[in-house]
Amino acid sequence: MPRPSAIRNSIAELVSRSDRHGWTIEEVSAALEQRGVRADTSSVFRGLVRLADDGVIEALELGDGRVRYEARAEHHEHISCSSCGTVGAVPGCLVEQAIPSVEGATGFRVTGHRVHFTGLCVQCAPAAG
Amino acid sequence: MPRPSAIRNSIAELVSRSDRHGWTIEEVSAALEQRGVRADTSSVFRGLVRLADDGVIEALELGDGRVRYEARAEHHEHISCSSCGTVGAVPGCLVEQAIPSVEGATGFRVTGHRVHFTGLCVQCAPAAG
DNA sequence: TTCCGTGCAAAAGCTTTGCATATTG
DNA sequence: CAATATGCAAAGCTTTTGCACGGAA
Repeated sequence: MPRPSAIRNSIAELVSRSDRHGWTIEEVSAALEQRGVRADTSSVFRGLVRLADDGVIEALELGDGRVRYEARAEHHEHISCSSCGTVGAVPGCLVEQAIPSVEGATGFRVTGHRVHFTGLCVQCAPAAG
Repeated sequence: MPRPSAIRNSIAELVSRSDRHGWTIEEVSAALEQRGVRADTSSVFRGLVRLADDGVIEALELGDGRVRYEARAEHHEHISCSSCGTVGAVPGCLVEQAIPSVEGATGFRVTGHRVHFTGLCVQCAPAAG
């Protein structure tokens, strides 16, 4: 039996059991600390990479140059608030059926896709008008 | 009349008149050098930022942590080859009509979106099987 | 003893900025 | 002279990696 990893286990519980999407390494670190788990960034990083490799969580990129992680779940897209940064999930897939035409138009063989909406979340929309 | 900028002009001609998409700063620098224009990375960077501010070109992000630029044009999505990095354009918009339902499902007010396909380009697809 | 997890510190890869110089109007 | 462009070098940010230590099997 492999040696238990306190930090990695905490990360797994945190990220994988939360409905929050798109955790950054920093956010995970902060959340762990709030739970009384102090962990170095490198340990959090390694934990996340490992969990992603193991298929427990998955990595994503929302265009701000920071890697994000979230519970592995059914396919969905993402939407992030340009004001506060909150990341939400957009259920379902909006482009799946368009893949054949994309392949026809580009000549590429499509192996994956990512749809990312930006906007204002419920909290920020009123304030911004 | 503002002082002319040799480098910025070269960048504008290069990026804005090419049908190539998603130029990285490094790629722009290399292309300039091939044309006999030697320019420091910072100058290329500033030129690109300025041109983007002026609306001549636009910036985009394809999830690899590098900022990319391309001619400002009609709305289109992108597809990049996971083997050689080539970036192509996917004409039209695949999610525009889905925005109302996205807003309904998420509560966000949608202000923008980005669709990014990944796959294998014509050159790389055969080699990869 | 042999792994494996962790912290600390440092390297890396890009982007961005500061500063001094040069060039144009 | 005043304003802008440019090069060079260095700062910043986040992600990664190297090393050494310590605990578990």
